[in-house]
Formats: sequence, structure tokens, C-alpha cells
Amino acid sequence: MRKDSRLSRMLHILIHMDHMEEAATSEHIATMLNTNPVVVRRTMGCLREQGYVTSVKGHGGGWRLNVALKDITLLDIHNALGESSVFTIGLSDEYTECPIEKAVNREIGDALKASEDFLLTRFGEVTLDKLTLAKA
Amino acid sequence: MRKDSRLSRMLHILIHMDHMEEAATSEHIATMLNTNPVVVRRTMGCLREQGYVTSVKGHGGGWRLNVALKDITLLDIHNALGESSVFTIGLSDEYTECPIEKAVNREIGDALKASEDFLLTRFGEVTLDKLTLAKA
DNA sequence: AACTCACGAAACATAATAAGTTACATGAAT
DNA sequence: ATTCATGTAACTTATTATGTTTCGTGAGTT
Repeated sequence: MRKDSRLSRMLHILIHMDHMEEAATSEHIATMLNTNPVVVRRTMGCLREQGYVTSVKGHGGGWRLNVALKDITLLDIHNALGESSVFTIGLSDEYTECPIEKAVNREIGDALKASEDFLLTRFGEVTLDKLTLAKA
Repeated sequence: MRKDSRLSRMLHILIHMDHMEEAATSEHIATMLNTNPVVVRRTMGCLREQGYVTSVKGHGGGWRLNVALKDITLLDIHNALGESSVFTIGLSDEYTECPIEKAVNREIGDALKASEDFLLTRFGEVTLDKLTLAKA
């Protein structure tokens, strides 16, 4: 199942942008991510909608960070990207009345929910400025 | 991203099988899951490899539970199905030397790992007999 | 022995979706 | 006017869970 690598990619870029004097073009960012400018615009657009970055057209245009790294958490970016679900595990979608199936799906669903809460809480505790200090 | 519903489906079926006198045919199970006998054989085959069920060919053949429900956890079945990863979130797979990218991927990777451990621990605490008692 | 039932397995088709790509419109600076 | 860069629509590709077809094989039944 193909993974959604947008969170990883966007965090990477946001931190780089913090060091930049000039606006970063989609082309430039695409090169850094080994992808395509259109993919960059599409994904960065999600962050712009939430105000984390701004974009300017034309000469000298491109993308700029609009919020300090210390004020952005992994959770913020995760949410901005609007991921639907974090898990590859799903529930059977039979719309039956079978009480066993319901019990199974409730158990799995509750566990997934708890695990997701755990993950998102952790994401919420990490601000991007911490990652610039991290040792490689 | 399409979800993997095998865990949900298999738990559902295993619990039903506990009540059955006769062996359940793939055809019968497929009807319960609103799917196809071949899909059933394919998925149940994973459980057979770990000894949770047995299969018999020919007349009167089919699938039987081979281990008491109280001795099977959600984790056992999850493992038997051999899921690769539980998350839709992945890391950028650029094989760069960029320390920022590495720091980002380590942070996300650690969080995913912790969340997965949390989920699997919980799966390991639930035996299938508990689900038969659960109220709908 | 012939027949039927049911699993085993290979090969292929379908559906969903993240990502990649092409093409063109629009706006801003030179 | 020209060039640069984003905005967006439309299409293609890659991946993978699931679905489907088909044939082989073993086990009871008649």
C-alpha cells in the first residue's frame, strides 16, 4: 500500500525555508524533494490555506514561511494536509446486523482510535524548531 | 487509500466458527463476508500456516478452528496476516545526506513506532473469547 | 471406478489513490 | 512586451487490496 509521504516532505521543506533569505520556487523545492513542481504546489497549497506559508507569483516569487518554526507542531502540518485516516487497517464494511461483526469492529475501532490519539498527541508535542537542533 | 479489512473479517469468521458443528466451506464463509471463495482461501491460508485453523479437502471438507478462542489474541491474527505496515503515513524515501531530512524522518518514525507499539500491545491484550461476550 | 465436493494455486482483472506529468491560464517584476 | 512563477484542470502511472476465472488435486459418495 503506497505511503503518504507528504508530512515528511513538508516538514523537511519548512525547516529549510526557515534558513532562506529568498522565496523558494516550486521548482527549487521540487528538486530538493526529487519530485515535480506541480506536486509541490498542490501540497504546499494545503499549508498556505492554513497560513503557514505564503506564495507569490511572478519574478522573485515563490514560497515563504509565514509562521515561526517554534509555533508550528507536527500535528499542525498533519492536520493542514488533511489526511483522512492514519491506518492501513480498516473495518469490514458489511452493513450487517451481525452482533459478532459489530463487536469485532468496535474492538478494533476503539484500539485504532486510541492509537491514533496517542500518535496525534505526540505530534502535537513536537514543534519544528526542535528538529533543527536535533543531531543527525 | 484502500484499507486492509482482513483482520476484521478474519476475527468475525473465527468467532462464528467457534459455534459451528461442521466445517465451514470457503463458499459459506465468502457469503458471510460478502466476498469470494478464493479470497477466503487466500486469507484463511495465512491463519492455517500459524495453526489457528485447519482445512480439509473434499466432501464434508472446509475450515475448522484449531485453537480455543481464549488462546488467540487480536495480535496473533494480525501477525498471522503478515501486514507490513499499519500506517498510511510514510517517510520520504530520498536517500539523501540532508541532516534535516534525517531528523524529520527520525522524529516521525519514532512517533509511528511508539504508536504502533501501543496498538499492538492493545491487540495483544484482547483474546477472541472476550468478543463473544461483548454486548452489541 | 466415476462422480461430486471443496481446497490449492496461478494468472488476470478491478478499484482506489498517492504521486507524477502535461498543458495552459494568470499575475508580477523587469 | 517578455520572462518568471504560481494556479488549476486533466490525464497518466504505480501500487496494492480485493475480486474473478480457471484448472489441478485430494477426499468422500454412489
